[in-house]
Amino acid sequence: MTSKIGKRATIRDVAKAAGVSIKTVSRVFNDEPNVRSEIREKVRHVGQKLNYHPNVAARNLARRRSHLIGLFFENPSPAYVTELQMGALKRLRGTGYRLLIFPVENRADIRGAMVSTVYASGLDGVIVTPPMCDDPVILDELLSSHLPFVRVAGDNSIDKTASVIIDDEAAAFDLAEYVLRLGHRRIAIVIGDETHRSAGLRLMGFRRALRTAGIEPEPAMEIQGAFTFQSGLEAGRRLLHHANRPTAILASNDDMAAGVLQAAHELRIPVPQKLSVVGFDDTALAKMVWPQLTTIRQPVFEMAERATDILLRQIETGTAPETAKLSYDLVIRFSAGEAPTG
Amino acid sequence: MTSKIGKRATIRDVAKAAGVSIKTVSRVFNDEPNVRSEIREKVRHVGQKLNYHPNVAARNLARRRSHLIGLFFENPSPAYVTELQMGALKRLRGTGYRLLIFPVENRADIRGAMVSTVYASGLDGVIVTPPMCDDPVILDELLSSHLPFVRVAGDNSIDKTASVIIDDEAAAFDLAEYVLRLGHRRIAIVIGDETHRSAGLRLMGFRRALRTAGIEPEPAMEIQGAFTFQSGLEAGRRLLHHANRPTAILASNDDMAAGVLQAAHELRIPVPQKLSVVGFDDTALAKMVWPQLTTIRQPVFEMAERATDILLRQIETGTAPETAKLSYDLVIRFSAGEAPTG
DNA sequence: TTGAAAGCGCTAACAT
DNA sequence: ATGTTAGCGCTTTCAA
Repeated sequence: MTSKIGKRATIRDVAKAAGVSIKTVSRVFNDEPNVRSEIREKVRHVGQKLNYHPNVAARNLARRRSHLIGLFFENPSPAYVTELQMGALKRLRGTGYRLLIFPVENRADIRGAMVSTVYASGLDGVIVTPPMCDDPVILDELLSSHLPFVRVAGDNSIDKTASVIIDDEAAAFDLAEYVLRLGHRRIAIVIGDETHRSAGLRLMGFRRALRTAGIEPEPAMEIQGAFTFQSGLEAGRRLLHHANRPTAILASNDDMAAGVLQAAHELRIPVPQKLSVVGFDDTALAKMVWPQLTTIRQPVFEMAERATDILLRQIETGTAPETAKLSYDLVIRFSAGEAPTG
Repeated sequence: MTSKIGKRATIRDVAKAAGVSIKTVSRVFNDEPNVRSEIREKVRHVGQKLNYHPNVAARNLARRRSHLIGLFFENPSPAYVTELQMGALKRLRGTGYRLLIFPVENRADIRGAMVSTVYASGLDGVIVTPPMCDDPVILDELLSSHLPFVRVAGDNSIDKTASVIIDDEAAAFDLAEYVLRLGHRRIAIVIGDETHRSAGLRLMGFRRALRTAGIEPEPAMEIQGAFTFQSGLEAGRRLLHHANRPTAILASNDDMAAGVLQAAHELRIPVPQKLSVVGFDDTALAKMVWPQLTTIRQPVFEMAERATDILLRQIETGTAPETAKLSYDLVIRFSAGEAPTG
């Protein structure tokens, strides 16, 4: 109310009004030392009165830092994406860094344009998720640009980059083993989008579990999906119309498991009495469908939080890229039961 | 590869290398007229060779614009939030503006801090969603700050602000009327979070429909929810354990409807044979539950897109705040059927 | 503990 | 069609 209409107060206005130099004002607003508390208070007070807010662009220019982090994702599941965002944001809280979101519709669009986008937005660093973070072209581009970046849930065989993962293969193995232990012998899998490295790893874990139990994986029991509900629904229909249909279906994520569940409902096949269905991720959706999904809890929120932590360290202190592997859990709910007899 | 390591090329480097003034380089990189195509090409080429990318902070400082839009929301439903984001982003594509997300956990935290947050992030404008956009304190703060802002899905009785809405009252009326026409007489409602204006409007529409049909609304048939799945589940349980339980339940959003559905499943009440359940919003979740929800389609994506459009116009040309009312649709799926006889 | 001066890298206004 | 000169509002030396 004190400042002129249409014109924000600058550091100079505050300096003049407080009778100090602009450097002192700068010190105060950046919590730097070497200012008498008396003056500090005075400056703060004048700043308040003038409704002074440091100009972000000017500060960014002088500091050579935008305090902007970009989150790049493709959108297979709203619940998953939300977890990612909230996890990243949690770590960012109180740091002065902000989160910019970049949903990518078509990977081809971003290939070769990733770094330009980062420059055009002035990002200090980026968080990249599958499938982009496993795309060799994109990875190369990122690597040679020397931009700080971190990968979430990507391929764990690439270790020269910062990344946070879980052991997808082992998790899928455990999940399949659980289903096997319930007595199922005829088990199908709905595979995730093949450009996601995790989809392949989960398939491998599934197969290994079957082989370990003395069952040879059967092509007809491996249906390609795309990590979407719709693809799960379609895969479920195909699988359940099969002459010799499976007694258990393992979906590579919860959205597809929900789709399979819907296919079962359509065909009036009771779950888990006649059919067991399990998911992967334990997103919010897992509890919203009926019956609630037995699934693998992938700590997406924590992974994003941790990834952001690693990224921030890279940006601020230029440390070498770190890697972290978080643990998963088997969450037993009500969508899987003992194999039907006969 | 041509530029020195660790130092980005500046406009001056390009100008020197291309043998022109920095202003010409600026013209080329901003697609301004008055540059011979010959020179234009030369500058572009040199820019590429030097791996030149205009410095965003410098540009922002000179232009007095950050090209940053903030989206403030509270997170009742992941699917809803994702729609909002995607809608806003669609309009932003190609404009050079970026989207910053601000999930608000606790409204009290943001009350009185909204404008500071905007300044601290250097936002050019903000998109605000319920319930924040209906909070008088927050609205006042925004209004007196003269920051460009637009409200999505807020209270339609406030018309001096830019906003995009649907007619929640009429939509709820139509939805209830549809259920009444199916022969239901004992109809309950799960009310949304009361701090959302839309929750109240939907309740009013529901009541009006009942009265129009000659039914007096009954307190026991109006249960308070919070727009979350869990609150819908709990409300459903209460309603269905009721001695004289309803034959139809109207939930104020899809997440709560999914919760009600789950309660029905728990109690082995067949939907829609013995119980009809309808939702509101038509988010992605509506199709993922069983049976798929009959619901009101609120065009969240389009609303966000439109709101962003209005906001951009305010920012760029300083036009007066506009208002838009979009239409809703009744989407008939499989969760509501004729009232059970007897 | 404080301040003056010199940038940060760009665009705007105004020549030419 | 092109260039020159001031800023934009901060932070960073470096001096006092």
